Amino acid sequence: MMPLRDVKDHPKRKVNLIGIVVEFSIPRMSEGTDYCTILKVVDRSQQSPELSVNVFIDDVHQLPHIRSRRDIILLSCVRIERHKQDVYAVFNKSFSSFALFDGKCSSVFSPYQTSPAFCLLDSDKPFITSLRNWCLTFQLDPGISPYVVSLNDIKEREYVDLVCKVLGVCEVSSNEWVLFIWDGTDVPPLSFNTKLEEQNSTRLQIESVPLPTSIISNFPCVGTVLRVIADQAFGKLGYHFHSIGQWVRIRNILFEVDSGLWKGFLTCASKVRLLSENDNSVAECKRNLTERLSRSGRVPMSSYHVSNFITVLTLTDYESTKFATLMDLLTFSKDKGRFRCIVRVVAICPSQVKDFWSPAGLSRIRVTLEDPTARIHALLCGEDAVMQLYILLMLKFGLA
DNA sequence: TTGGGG
Repeated sequence: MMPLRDVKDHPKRKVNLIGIVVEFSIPRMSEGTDYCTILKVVDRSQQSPELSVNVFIDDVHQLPHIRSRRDIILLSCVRIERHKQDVYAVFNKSFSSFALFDGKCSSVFSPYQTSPAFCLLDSDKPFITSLRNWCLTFQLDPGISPYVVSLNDIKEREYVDLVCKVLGVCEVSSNEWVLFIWDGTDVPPLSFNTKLEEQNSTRLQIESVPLPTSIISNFPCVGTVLRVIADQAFGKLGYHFHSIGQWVRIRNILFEVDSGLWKGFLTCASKVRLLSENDNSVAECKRNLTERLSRSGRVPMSSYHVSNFITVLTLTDYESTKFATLMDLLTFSKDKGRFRCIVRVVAICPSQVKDFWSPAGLSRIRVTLEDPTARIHALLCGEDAVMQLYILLMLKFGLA
């Protein structure tokens, strides 16, 4: 077994390695015939630079899938290569093999995943024990980096890192999967098109089909749940992405705006670092959310300084009711409920006043409401509809 | 073969 610090002295050689996996790229199709994931590995002999291990296998499910932070990978017969100034290892399916082990201290040496040709030797076991013991004292890289931003600070066409919780994954159209991520903050409100004739194109969500209740019911009610698109190069992401429910630092996410909604994209440079619940950056996210709730309640971060909103909303009959978010509405378990929300009006249908009344004299107006957690349609019906709409227009155009 | 990144 070769210590990682010696790898640089053995270019073109095939070697056996063992180390802690501290980062992995999300498996995706390569430009060749295989799926690829790139692991970053450290051991007692070398933590910086982390050794890259480029793994190529034609079945995405057979690529190594890291379950927990500090898990151990044993690599047999990987070839050492050099690219520019970097030395790295290449896993070739025709002659390499791997096994993944739980990194927690134990006397269990059965791997939780292996490549087909892997064979564990008795002589491997002391190396596994040694790494498990070393992990007890080694401080793994925390979630801090110069590129980390919170969802509250994202900008269009910018690559950044996010410390966030992965809430779920779902196929939203053929060959397109979405990760749902959350850090407890709100994405910045976007300016939207106020041309009346174009308002009806306003969408409620990125995805073209309603999400399963099983996904939505896991969404927190405060803070934006951001959609991150994985295109078809990532395959059937839901079947091979195993970090659901975990806090992670995702590196190199790209942000764009579509239909007035934020969405992220996984790129070929996107990578995942699993974080502990006690990681400093994770603890900071949780602390910020607790402080936010105790200071301002369930109010959009962007409205903290917009007193006009509050003035208008006190015209409602439910002044004593605490503010809720639109996600509170969407995840409400009963059939009926009264809520008091701070929202933006992003569209009105019909867009022409002459169309507000049906031939029978009934008014039926649909508005699209938005807060950082969701968009919904709200129907204004009956005799009060025009007055309700007047209040909403005051909100929309700042007439209050 | 593929990949490699601030």
